Amino acid sequence: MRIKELAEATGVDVDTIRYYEKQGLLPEPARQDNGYRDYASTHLERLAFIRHCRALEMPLADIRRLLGALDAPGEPHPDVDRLVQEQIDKVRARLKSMRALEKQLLLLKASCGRCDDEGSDCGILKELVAAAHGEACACHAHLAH
Amino acid sequence: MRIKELAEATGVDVDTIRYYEKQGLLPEPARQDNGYRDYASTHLERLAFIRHCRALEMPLADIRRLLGALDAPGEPHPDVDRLVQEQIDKVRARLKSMRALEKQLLLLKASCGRCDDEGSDCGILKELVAAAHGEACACHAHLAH
DNA sequence: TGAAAACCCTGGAGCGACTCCAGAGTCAAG
DNA sequence: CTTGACTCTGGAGTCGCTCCAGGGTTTTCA
Repeated sequence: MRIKELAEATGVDVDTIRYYEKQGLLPEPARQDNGYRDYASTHLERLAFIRHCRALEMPLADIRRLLGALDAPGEPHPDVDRLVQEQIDKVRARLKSMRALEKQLLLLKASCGRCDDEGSDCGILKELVAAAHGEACACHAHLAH
Repeated sequence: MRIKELAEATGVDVDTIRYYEKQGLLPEPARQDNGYRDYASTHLERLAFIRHCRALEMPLADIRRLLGALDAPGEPHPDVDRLVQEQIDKVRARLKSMRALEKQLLLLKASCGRCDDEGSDCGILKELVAAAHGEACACHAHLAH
């Protein structure tokens, strides 16, 4: 299987596949006589696994750990549960701040009375300026993380 | 006002202030005799504005546009409304995918029957492997953007 | 008075996870 | 036999910072 086939089979960009190899997430495949990478089905599975983890927004370092656990099936791997829980916590925190964000933006948009072509009194800009003046609004707080 | 005062007044890191200047978001301040930056209150306002926009997760390029609109108060600036709407759309899309994400992670966590120290049959890993096999699950889809 | 600490400057590197590019080689179709 | 699609490598660019080295300046304290 050449790299483009693997890319199409998994929906992963060719460059990204090479990048994962360089990062040690995907083992180096065999090479054909011409030097082209020659992937086996194990690579396909592993890449799909990586991609699934990425879809869960796990950082590559965490995925490396999970792959390590997979590669040592007999041994204990107490990290796995913790990694997933940490990921959940991260996502929850992010969700919270994004909900606040959406609210702010909607308020902002509502404040734009009439942004006509005169444009001389766009409420949004006024609002942003005013908000910037209020020294400790909720938005500012959430940025600090 | 020296850079550290400005940093403390706005809660923005000193390096970040210099970075904004380099990026053309914050105008170059006057210099004291010793070469130190000497900020006026206009800088404080502008920096607070930038920070507020960043809190709304607008990219710097968009903020540059908004600042441009602020700097040309008489002229029309039809971009402003659109920028805010686009930002709302971005946040909404992100919220949606993050909610799906949370659900996935919770399912994953629930699937971990007992990750004891034997570790030989961690449900999470099994689940991830299985999920990676199902070629087109919801998670995979949301990654593509 | 002198030394140490705290501040300031510039330019450049590093982060994460890609993405894109240049320049060169390989291969199949028309 | 040429065109186009594919592959290779190594390196640079992206975003929004953050940190560092190596220097100068100012403040503070003994």
